[in-house]
Amino acid sequence: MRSKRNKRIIRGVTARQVAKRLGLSQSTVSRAFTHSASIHPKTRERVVRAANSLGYQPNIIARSLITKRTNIIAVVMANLTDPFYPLVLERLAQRIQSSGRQLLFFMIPPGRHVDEVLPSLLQYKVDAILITSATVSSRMAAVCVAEGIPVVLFNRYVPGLKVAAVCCDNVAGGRAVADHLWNRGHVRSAFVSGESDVTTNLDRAHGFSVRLQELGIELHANETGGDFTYAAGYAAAHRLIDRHSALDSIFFASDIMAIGGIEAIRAANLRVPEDISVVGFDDISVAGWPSYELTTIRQPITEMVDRAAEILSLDTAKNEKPSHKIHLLKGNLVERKTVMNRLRGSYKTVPPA
Amino acid sequence: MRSKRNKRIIRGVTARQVAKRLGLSQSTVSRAFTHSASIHPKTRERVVRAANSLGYQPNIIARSLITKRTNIIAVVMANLTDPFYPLVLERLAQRIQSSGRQLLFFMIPPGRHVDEVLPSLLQYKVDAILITSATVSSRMAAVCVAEGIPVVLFNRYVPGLKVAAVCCDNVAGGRAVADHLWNRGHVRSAFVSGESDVTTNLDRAHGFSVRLQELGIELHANETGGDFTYAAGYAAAHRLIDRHSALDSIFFASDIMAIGGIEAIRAANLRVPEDISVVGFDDISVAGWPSYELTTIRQPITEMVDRAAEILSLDTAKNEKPSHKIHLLKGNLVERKTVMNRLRGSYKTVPPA
DNA sequence: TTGAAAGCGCTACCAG
DNA sequence: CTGGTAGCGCTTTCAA
Repeated sequence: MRSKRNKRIIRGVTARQVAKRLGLSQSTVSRAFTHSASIHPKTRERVVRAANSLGYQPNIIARSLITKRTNIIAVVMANLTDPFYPLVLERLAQRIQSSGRQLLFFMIPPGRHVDEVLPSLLQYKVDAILITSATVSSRMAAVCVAEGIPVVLFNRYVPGLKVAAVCCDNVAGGRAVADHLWNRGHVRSAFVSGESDVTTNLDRAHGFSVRLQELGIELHANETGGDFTYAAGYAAAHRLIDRHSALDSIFFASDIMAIGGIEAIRAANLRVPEDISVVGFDDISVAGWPSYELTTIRQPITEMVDRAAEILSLDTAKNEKPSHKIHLLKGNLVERKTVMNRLRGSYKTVPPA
Repeated sequence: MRSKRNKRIIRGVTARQVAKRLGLSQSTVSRAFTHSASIHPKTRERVVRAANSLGYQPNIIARSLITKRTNIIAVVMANLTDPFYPLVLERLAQRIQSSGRQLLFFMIPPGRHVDEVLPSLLQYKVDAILITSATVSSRMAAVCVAEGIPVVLFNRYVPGLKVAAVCCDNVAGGRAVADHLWNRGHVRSAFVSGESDVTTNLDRAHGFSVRLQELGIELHANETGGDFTYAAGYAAAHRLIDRHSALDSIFFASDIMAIGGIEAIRAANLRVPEDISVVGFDDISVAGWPSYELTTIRQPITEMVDRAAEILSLDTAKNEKPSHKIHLLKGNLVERKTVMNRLRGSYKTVPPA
């Protein structure tokens, strides 16, 4: 009625309408909604009151066309099946929202690459992109740099690529597991890998086996899981048990794999930890359940999210380019009940690194 | 250099630049990216080629300012801790993305209400709002209707409120559990509720107890969990065991509660299902793990998501107002190993409803 | 089929 | 502190 264009009846109240009603200019109405704008407090109050009664709210879309900031942070994830990622998403969402931004969520369907979805993100002119559980190609990273969009990799990094990343110190984590197992007299340890070519996996494996060597023992077996899933952990443990009867411990690349592994071990009529000790990585909540009581390395999710927020200057308004640094945060070993003490007496003391 | 305004160096290539380079008008460039526009195929190809080489992509923000459609669907969730919701989010994201839209994700912090975050969504002029695991007030629903934004409640409905909803048929689910337990000779069943005042919980409880009565037995105990969490399930089961020694079965309002319950039962040195049978609701993946083998009602997530997509006309371009209907989809009982047959012979035959 | 021009709702600059 | 004006990058008439 009021507008001849009614393809879709949006009763979008505009700043001009509010202005007209108040006998003010549209600019003034705009100023009432900009914190830093100079406007008489009384005027602002009048405007806000009128806005409320009319149901007016500034159109952020129109605003960002000018300010070049959408206040939208894109979060790309590849996997929500692993309970670790819902934890991350939850914290991330809290962090992003409390800084007054919005979270545009993106799932990479299985088998597809981040690069395929990046163009859509670019179209939305998001202020920043945070990528978890997936990597990005150097070509795409370059595009983002060119467009001036900060990119942060979460829980992964790409060696040689100039993209900021925040990760748990997976090498240190792997080493800590080696120490813990050695302390308790384990001498035939296996590692079960997740996705074999991502740093998350590589670093854990590397820290573990190198530290083992430093302690004078070799990695007994290295089994490929294929991905970070319950099923992969189960299958890998099953194979391991079949082939290596002397095994005394298994370090899984992630908790959910370890849980699968524990089930496989029990299905083979072996006990955890009496027959085989198990260690995971992440510290998802399942790890604490009585049926598992999994000893694991806790990833400092909150700190990791905070660091990512820092890199993206989520709190400061300014949008400086983030350094292309790899930020490593320390994890902690959480000792529960899946590692046996195989020594007669007390624990061995770990030699210094 | 090219522009005097350089607060933030965005090398945003615009349609005008592409046009200039090709000696075409900006309108023509625009048409090349509009499927329905009348443009010579050859021209379109030239434009697309030039766009690619310049790295041009239409600015969706600017577009939606005119079209009044952002292609953004807001998804509001209150809880990612319950493994059920990551499942939902995953499917939802797939569905939304494959229809060419984006998913704006919103977490309601514990203790806060959906209404508080709705204004921010409204500002972003999202095309639709999907709310899971939370309800919406009638005032806010009215605002959305006024703004012409379709709202769909997922896994909950608000009786009397004119908002579309898609849910599992929880009443039927509760009844099915009653039948299943009765079939196998259970006569002293308890129900453990989640959040007590949401339809998800109410309907399951109602279907369960009413059907029990129809079958000639009373609900033996009704324990309040407080929320749909592992801890709540654990605590409730613990209290139940303490007070009702004769109990032969417990129906938990959700799987994650049931898992907590099983742990509590075992901690009390009782066996599942020999001493107490357990049934859950949802069929999250944990339910299938050997340590639990939980008998439960599977929620048809994919169908539910599909239905929600249908309501929001995600596939058809048109944006007709969704009916304010409550869509109920049937769940299925998945029989695993947490329900004992307490009869001497074969199962009883359920009398008709 | 194409170009020119209007304008989506807003911010940002310039006067006053 | 306020109003006028320009213009963000695009879609969409209207003519040609």
